[in-house]
Amino acid sequence: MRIFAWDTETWRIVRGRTAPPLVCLSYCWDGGDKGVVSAPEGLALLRLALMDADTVLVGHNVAFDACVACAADESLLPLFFAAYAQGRVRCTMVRELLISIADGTLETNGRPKRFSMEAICFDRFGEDLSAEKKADSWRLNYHRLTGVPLEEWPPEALAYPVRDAVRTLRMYEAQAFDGCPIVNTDGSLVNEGEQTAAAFSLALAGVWGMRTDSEAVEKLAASFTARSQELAAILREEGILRDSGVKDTKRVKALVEEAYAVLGQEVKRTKTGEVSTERAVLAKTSHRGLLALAESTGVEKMLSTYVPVLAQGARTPINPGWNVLVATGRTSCREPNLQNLPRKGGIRECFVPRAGWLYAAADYSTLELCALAQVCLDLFGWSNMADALRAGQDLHVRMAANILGVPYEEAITRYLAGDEEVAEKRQLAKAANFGYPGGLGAEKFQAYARDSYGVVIDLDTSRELKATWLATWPETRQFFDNVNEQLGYRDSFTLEQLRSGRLRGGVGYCDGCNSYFQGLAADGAKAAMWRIAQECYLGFGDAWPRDGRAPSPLFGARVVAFIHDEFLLEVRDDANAGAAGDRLAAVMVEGMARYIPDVPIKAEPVLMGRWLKGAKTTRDATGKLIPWTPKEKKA
DNA sequence: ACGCGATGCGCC
DNA sequence: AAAGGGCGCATCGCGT
Repeated sequence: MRIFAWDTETWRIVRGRTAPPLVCLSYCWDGGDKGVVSAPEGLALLRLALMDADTVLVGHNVAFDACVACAADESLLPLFFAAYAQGRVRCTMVRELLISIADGTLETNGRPKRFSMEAICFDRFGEDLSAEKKADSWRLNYHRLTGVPLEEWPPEALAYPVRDAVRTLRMYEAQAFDGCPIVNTDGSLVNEGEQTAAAFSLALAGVWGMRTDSEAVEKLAASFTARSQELAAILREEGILRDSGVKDTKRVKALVEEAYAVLGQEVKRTKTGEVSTERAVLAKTSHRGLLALAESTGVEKMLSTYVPVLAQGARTPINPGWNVLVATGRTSCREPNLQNLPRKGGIRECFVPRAGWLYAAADYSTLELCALAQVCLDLFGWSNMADALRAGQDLHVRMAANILGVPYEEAITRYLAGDEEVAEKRQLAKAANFGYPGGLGAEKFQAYARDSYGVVIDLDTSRELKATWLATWPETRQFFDNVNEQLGYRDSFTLEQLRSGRLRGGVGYCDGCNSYFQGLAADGAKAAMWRIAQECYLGFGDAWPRDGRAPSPLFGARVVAFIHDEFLLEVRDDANAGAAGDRLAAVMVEGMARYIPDVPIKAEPVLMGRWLKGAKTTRDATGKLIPWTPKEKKA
């Protein structure tokens, strides 16, 4: 096996063009041969490396370079997909992430570890590259060398790229032979192939990006601004907002203390003993200024965090940076984070597909509970939760039936008939089903149920509820015991994710409980994402093999967002759109089944003309999936 | 001017 | 015995 470490130099990355034109390619073979070549030669070299089954292509954040290469030459796309599928594309950034997570050093001294080449070289080799980086005047100026023959390049412009290729090879080798507990005999790491492929799928999504509708954005911004000004006037009158526009937090804390003294209640404090000024605390008072502040923080969050993103998206595509791997196995997203857009307030509704396209979306139903059930099956060979899911039961109604002490059949019949008592207990059951698997205690459950589900219960009821929950899903006792046993007398241990084998070091009790099912769900979603990307870009894939048939209905569609248990795609607005939506849901199920094979997985597709929160699956008389349209408001 | 810890809040 | 986790991002207030 030969190692081909490579790197690209490109035009500057700008919004709307995050896979910029290629200027040159640098490389370093493990045999020592290294160099820089022009873009056309680089693409040719890359093609040969991709086509050679004995060559492993290594890059730092290689998904970016792969996108650059594919943007420069579309015919490389199938070659990249094939090489990724064979585990022949490896990324020193993904490898470092896997190693750090296994070590439990993703965070050190409360600081997130950095994964730039610079940071890794410093950590591993003690090399300080900052001076070199500063001196590299070409780093952001390669566009000026486009089309210039290499012989005419200044020597520095040639030297730096080669150094990075050499460093990439060094990092790769250090990662494989550094006494690493997760290295395989072929130099790859446990779970590396899946994560690296997922990183490519996400990079493609980032490059495609999302758009917003300027009219909707302006309308929303105007309404937030108007409300913000009304509230600001009140806050000024109450002495909470200074003329400088900065809030007087000391005064807020004093007012809160005063208000709670009047109420005769103890004021909530932060972990450092300061008076908490969170919204729920303010909302409990009857102080005019504090009530205005409670609303104001929400409006300001919209105006400062989300509206600028929406405004930008109306002009150029929003190209977020997707990170393939965090400690639990999940993904993250930044600039902007599309994974935490508010569900309320009309933010998501500003996102629109490109003209001539529709959104197709699908989410998994109770994914984490399915994952927990699979974990228990894998660990103990049995699970009531799995049985309930296989029987087609609604897990929250199942739990609600036990709270009420009635059979499931009665509870579900009453629930479907609109029985309020069952509906209310189902809300409580939902909170229990989602909160307790993570190791939540009865005390914290009260606050959790109130804040997340609007259910208020006393401590005794909370304790009783946990007992009922444990009785409903008795395998969870074994699950908690299992984590406790692994923990032993230490304060943390190294957890091995089921099925993927990924290690996560430094986990305690609650994060350990969480990691098992959250990580499994994430692994399954990434497997699905890889299959979706294959079908979108190639028309064929692991779940839609090339055996003489037409391409997948997803061919030509594009993933634009992935939110843990939900995929959002742009699909062509034509006769094929419904089939694309159905195919999306089917591939999601197929991919997840690799990690959750023994529990039925469900995903429901919708089509829509903008990102609508309440969109429901809609079909015509022939069963074809059609776009969902919100109810018209009657005048 | 900028860095940083604390805090709060959005989502799953 | 008991124990939600984990992301990204904005603001505030303090210190260099």
